[in-house]
Amino acid sequence: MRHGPDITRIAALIGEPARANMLQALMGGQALSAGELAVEGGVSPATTSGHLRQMAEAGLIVPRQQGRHRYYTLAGPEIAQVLETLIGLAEAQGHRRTRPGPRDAALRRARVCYDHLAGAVGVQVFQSMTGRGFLHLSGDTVAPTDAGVVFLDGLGVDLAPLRAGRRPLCRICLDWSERRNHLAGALGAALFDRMQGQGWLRRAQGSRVVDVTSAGAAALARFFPEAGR
Amino acid sequence: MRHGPDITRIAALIGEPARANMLQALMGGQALSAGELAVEGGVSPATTSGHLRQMAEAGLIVPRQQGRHRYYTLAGPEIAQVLETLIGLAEAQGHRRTRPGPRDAALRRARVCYDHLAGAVGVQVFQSMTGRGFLHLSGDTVAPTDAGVVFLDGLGVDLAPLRAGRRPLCRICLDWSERRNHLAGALGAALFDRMQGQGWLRRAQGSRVVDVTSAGAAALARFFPEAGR
DNA sequence: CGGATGTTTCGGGCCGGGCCGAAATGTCGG
DNA sequence: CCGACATTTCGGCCCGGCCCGAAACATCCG
Repeated sequence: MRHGPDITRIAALIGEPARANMLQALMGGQALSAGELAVEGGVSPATTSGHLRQMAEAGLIVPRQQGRHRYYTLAGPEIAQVLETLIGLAEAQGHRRTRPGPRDAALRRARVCYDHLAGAVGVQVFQSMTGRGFLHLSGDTVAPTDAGVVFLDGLGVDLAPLRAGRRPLCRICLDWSERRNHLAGALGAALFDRMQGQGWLRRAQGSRVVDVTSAGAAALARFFPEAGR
Repeated sequence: MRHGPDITRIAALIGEPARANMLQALMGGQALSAGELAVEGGVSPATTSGHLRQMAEAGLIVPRQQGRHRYYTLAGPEIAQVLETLIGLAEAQGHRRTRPGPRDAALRRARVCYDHLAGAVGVQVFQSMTGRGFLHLSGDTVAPTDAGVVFLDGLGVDLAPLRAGRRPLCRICLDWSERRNHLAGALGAALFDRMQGQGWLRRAQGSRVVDVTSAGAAALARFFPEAGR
């Protein structure tokens, strides 16, 4: 018997098709009801209930009662992070469920990673911001520079409430499809939120895919140009 | 049924006690024979053989025949990365196998992460190097600065052969016990190697623990002082 | 070549846990 | 208060897969 944290329980929970499907459905960041998750998992409500209880007990998901529905969300960004990492590895090993379809390409281009933007567009945003000196990386802290604060303000993102929260302002998250970093943390979420509010991005129904509107494409090219590397 | 990579297979492989133990044993970076892994997993050689075949087929481990032994290693740093991430989550959720023992503290201080240094000491090295301007982070690339090249040369680490290899020179790896970054990639491995060669660090037998010698403690304090943040 | 050691294959036992239907519980709306 | 809908609990089925011992290979050594 070895010491240290017990990874078996969590991995076993993820390593079961019905549960894995439910978790991946929750990667969209939205809360889903037990019934919806039953559909995602492809099993009966009765079976689903058992699965949800287990995952909640293990701290992977969190229930919120609302009327006669019970909604579940991922317990936090760390969980999404682990799932992303696993997806990345599975991707690298070539374990694919189906042949890559049209939806797959859309997913690589832009998708939701729990509550922030991932995919080629997410990486572009991060690259542009660091390249133009709006984000500064040092050690393992990432933070907006003074110029970055002005830039974000121009986009309509106010940092004050974000700094007040308990959640880290900036985090970096490794993108499985691009294998490069994108921005997570409170700022990542706020930025994504703002981009949706501006009508640049629109979430596709029932999937992690994010569509870039034509206005969004123009805005992205203007505000987040390729930084000359 | 959902699209995208199939994470179930990998997670299921990890989510089984015998296999998880074997994988964690391999996190030390050393190759272990089937027999040794049987002991680690706590199952018979016959059972072990089946497990090893499955994990090899899934691309988690790689066999190397050597005489009448068959040695296995993790298939690559990405695998170690996934395991580290899972360990980190399990740690955060408080899923611990045993009460933290003396060995646990040693593990947090310094340990092997596949082929490079992790734990408090690993984080210290990384922090010191970035803080003193020896490593530069920009976007998601990490690279030694000119001053860093000189510094590393002074330590006896020659970068030329490392750059020639196919493996990325620098990578950052999130440390589960410190929750901060440490240095991985070819340079991380070479640095760890050099530190062992200099007698600063010594690997404990049969575990991931790394002991810091008294000479090592002095050298670390001199070459990798806390960078004033 | 023959015996010792390491590893894999085969056959079969067994238990955990996923699955469902039916019934119980809970919640809302009229 | 009752019926519709969402979810959970209960009981029982059943299959996958973990496990081992024995035997078959494979490799090394004397």
